[in-house]
Amino acid sequence: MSNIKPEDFFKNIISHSKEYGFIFPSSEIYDNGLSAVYDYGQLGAELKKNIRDYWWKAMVQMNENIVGIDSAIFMHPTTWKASGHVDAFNDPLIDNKDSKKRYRADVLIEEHVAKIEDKINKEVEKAAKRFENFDAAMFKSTNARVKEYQDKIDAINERFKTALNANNLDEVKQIIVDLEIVCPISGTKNWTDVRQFNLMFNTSTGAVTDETNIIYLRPETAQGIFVNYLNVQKTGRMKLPFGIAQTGKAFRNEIVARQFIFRMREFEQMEMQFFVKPGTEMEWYEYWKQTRLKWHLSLGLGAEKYRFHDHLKLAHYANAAADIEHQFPFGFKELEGIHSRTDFDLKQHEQFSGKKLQYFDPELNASYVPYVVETSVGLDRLFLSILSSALKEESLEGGDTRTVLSLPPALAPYKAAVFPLVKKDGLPELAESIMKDLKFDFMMAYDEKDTVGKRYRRQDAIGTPFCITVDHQSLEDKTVTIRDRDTMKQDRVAIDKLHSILTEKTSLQSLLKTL
RNA sequence: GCGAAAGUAGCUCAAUUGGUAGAGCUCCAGCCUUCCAAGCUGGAGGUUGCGGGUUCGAGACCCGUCUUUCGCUCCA
Repeated sequence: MSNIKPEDFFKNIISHSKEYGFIFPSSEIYDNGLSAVYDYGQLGAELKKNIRDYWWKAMVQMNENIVGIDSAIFMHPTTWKASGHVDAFNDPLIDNKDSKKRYRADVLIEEHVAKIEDKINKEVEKAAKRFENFDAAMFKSTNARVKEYQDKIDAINERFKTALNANNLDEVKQIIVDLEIVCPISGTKNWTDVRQFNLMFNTSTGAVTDETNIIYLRPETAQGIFVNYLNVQKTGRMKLPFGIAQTGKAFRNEIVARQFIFRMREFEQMEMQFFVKPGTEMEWYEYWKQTRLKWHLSLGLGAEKYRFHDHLKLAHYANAAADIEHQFPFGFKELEGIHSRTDFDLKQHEQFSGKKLQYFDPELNASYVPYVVETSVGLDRLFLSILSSALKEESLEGGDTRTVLSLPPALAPYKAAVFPLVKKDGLPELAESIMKDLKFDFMMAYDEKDTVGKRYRRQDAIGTPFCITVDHQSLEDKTVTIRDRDTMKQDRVAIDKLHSILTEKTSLQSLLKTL
């Protein structure tokens, strides 16, 4: 695989995903799909479910002080005012067709206003030199030229405010045209229409659509945890420090969604908000950085494929933030974020809801708003990181090649496949009975078509870690061969040992024990 | 969003200057087979992404549109 170029390798992953039923473009029969939306197929759904289960068990089952919830995608609209999402992502944008540069329309207009203000200041400076005992305020309110400038500014601001409040984007563009604002780079006035880019998708409740019942699709799952913080703390009798975990869909109206399932408009997050005593957040921040990295390393995809990236520029809610990055075929990219969110979110929700979201600390005999350390990982990105690391073209002795998906066995869609060596002499019947016993506890595949070598290759390509083959000896001594996907080596084992072998090698328990 | 390239069977790709849409692999039904793809026979699968246009005739040329990849841009 080393001689495959990264971009070709990436295309290889996309076609492999499609060919074997991991990922399909959404609504593909119409126009080749909906942009940047993908569906998980029969194998993809299994793999994704197993990844999610592993995360959930590592977080919730293995930590007595972490509990899981499942909050709704729809939330009260005020939630997003409190979180800052409504204000932060409502920018009117405009492009210059010649320079291809994009600007915020409001910034262009503000800059134009600032230029006029400069002119006023120059008039004031000039006048200040001419007169002693100069009164700037008096000058501004009486000088005809300055008053003209100021009237212009007021008119622009008033017109812009009206246009924005009416959400009249055509008028915003008309302002830019009327003011003859030019692009600083191309110097031309060749503008596109003004468009509103909002990060959040919205819809409305009830049959009648109006401003009052607009409702957003959540852009992150975290807020569902924050608004339930007190419910969980009280009903679960949780003591600090404790965590609330959740997995679920989130929606972001990305301007550009790209790179297969790496950046999608509809995606799944796995988040855990850890509530701690103020002042201890940096210890926990470090703890969760290391704990989460260990979790990723336990997948065995290679330690060199992971690294931390500490944020220098912090979001408004954070006092420390780092990403765990993974080396994708297109470079190191963010996989998981660990953020120290302070008490920003809970304080905001206190303020907007008017409800206290505090914790009574019996040791201090005092109440306070806890600090929060967040771990937030994209399930789809995790899926892509595992798939792209696992997919290999191997050269075998004799010049053969094989395609093998070296998934961590505990995450593989099928844990084992059962084959009769030949399709006669009672071998299929024995193979089917073995499979029927095992499928109560394991996802099993069965295949009797084509030569056994071909069947091994088919299972290699979808990541099945073990192939169990029934041969003529099996009829005599109740043993079968079990073949390892990665080494291609076979062992002969008793049929009644299969269950314990598969449990040991393919259960999530084996992974959890490494943490 | 801009620019470049691309879109033909499930996958990878062909199809002389515009002239009957093909191959390999895959898949399905059989045959043959005592352990690592590529043995035999037969079969399925396509309004060439979609919609217009030019032409006697378009997979190919023109326009629009959708989708993908790459580069910018964006991503509190």
